[in-house]
Amino acid sequence: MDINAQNTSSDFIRDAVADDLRSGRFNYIRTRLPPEPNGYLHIGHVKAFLIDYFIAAENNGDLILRFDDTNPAKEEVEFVDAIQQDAKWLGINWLKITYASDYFGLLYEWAIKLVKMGKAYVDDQTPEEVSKNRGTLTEPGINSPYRERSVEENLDLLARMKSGEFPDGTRILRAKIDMSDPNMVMRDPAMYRIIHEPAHHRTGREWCIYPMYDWSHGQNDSMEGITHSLCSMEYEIHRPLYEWFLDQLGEFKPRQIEFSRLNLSYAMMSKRKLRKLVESNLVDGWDDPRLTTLRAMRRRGYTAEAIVDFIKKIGVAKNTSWIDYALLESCVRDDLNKRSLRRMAIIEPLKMIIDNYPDDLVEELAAINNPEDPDAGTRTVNFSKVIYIEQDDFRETPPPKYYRLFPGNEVRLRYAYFVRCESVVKDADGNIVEIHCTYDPTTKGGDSADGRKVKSTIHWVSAAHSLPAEVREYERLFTIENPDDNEELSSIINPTSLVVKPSSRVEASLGNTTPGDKFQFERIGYFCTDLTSTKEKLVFNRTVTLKDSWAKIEKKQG
RNA sequence: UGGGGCGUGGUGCAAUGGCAGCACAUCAGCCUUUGGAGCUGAGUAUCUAGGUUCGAAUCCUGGCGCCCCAGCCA
Repeated sequence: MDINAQNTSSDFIRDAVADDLRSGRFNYIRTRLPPEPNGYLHIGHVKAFLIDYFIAAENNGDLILRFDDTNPAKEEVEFVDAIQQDAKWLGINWLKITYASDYFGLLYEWAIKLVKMGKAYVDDQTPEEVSKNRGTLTEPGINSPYRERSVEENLDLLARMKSGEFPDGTRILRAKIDMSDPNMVMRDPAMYRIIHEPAHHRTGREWCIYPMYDWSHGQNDSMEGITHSLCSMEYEIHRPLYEWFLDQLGEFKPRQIEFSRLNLSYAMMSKRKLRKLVESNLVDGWDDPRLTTLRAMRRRGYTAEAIVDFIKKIGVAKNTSWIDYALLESCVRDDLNKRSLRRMAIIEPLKMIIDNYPDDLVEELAAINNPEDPDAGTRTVNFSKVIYIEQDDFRETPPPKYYRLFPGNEVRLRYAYFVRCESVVKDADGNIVEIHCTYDPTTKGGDSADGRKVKSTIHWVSAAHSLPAEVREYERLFTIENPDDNEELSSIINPTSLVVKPSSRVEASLGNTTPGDKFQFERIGYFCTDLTSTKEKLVFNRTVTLKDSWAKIEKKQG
């Protein structure tokens, strides 16, 4: 796919980048995607990824995918692979893949340089002491008793930290800046900490010290010649430190620009909570279609194009903002409307017998595959005496403004005939078992010879020619708009977030579908073939419903 | 109560001293062999108080509100 469309409007980042090119601050553009391989990509990452990708692409620059693997305690190769897959699926291309760990050696040399300059020191305080002496938001911190160690001693200690001589937590290397800086980030931030276990997924046991984000990220950006290091607002207060390190070292200094992260209503973005959801089996794995991880959305039937369109539409700014989930759904509908084949499927079947239709006749009727796309052509569907319609398309006593089928009313069976409901058959408990209709043979194809109109067209499948299927109806996973704020996960799960319809019937053409295929089930919504679907057992996921104005009317009626 | 950031319809984003606009959502209508899609229209906004200016969402000053920061996480 091509997601390089140039019609993206301007914003403060694009303006800044353009200024930098114009002023000569940089004469090329290079950005980076800096995921930490400790989880699957979700919709929140996509915004950041796409901004980086577009800024590079729009300026004929390039993009480096750099895994931020500075903490072996949290990171796994599994995610390194998954992140690449997901990013590729989105349509993102990169110049190369690198790892923060590729630069451990050079970064260590830079640290030694700082130590020699008297700008960094080894601190023997316990983590508790470090924390206590950092001060508070309103009170300055106090200097570590180890702050004025000699360069020689610092060099010696740092080398021994690196070689694994000291246990975890006993010492750190800190930048020597200012313990009274009103910005807490600048109060002698940690650069290296000691971590012996587990082995790093790439460097094994070569290192016993690992760089902190602040010490690694900006230096890596510099080493890779990144021009613009785009990140979320919470890093704004880290920018002075980002620049301090590079100024001290006299190295190439990229420009860090911050923007606000994506907040999406009803979506869980916190990696920790996402993990908790999965591990407590509240959802069915990382690709449960109710999740907003990329693999889940893909399984649900969301297209990369729709997701990219969504990100373009939300814009880029510095405000804390909440995006309505309805916007995402609108983008999904918009894309799927243009591309998906129409099919007829009955989620909750109600048997209809057409009394005056010949018992053994089967007619082949032409049905349009996609009214939005004439090239998609037509298919044939079989029509016969016994068919299924949607239970919801029949009411024994119709509410106001209901103009589907009810006793005495005439409707059109899509692509087939006008039918009129004559009678209702119920079981001993009063449940409707089947309905009987008569059809008008002169309305074949759906148009009446006498010009009479029907108010409604409903879909159907032939009982004998349709296939059984399971349909999974998904709704939002949570009952509250901001699930990230709530710790009691089980209490905020929407009980109807997944409703399985085991007895659905779909038209015969759906018999040879394969996982990932996308369809519009006419009048219902967009569906895709689930990855567990087989010829023997068809399974469809509801991606999103069609806009349903009757549902609105009905809801208003109470 | 230190520092940093941000305040434009319900939501998000524009307008860079000159008619406050776009999208989603909402409501109404048209059209329709999907109560889909499409089309038309409507309502609702510049946090606040001053100031500068012919003219302020935009510049200045004060207030108010919201977000971020006290990991050896990123």
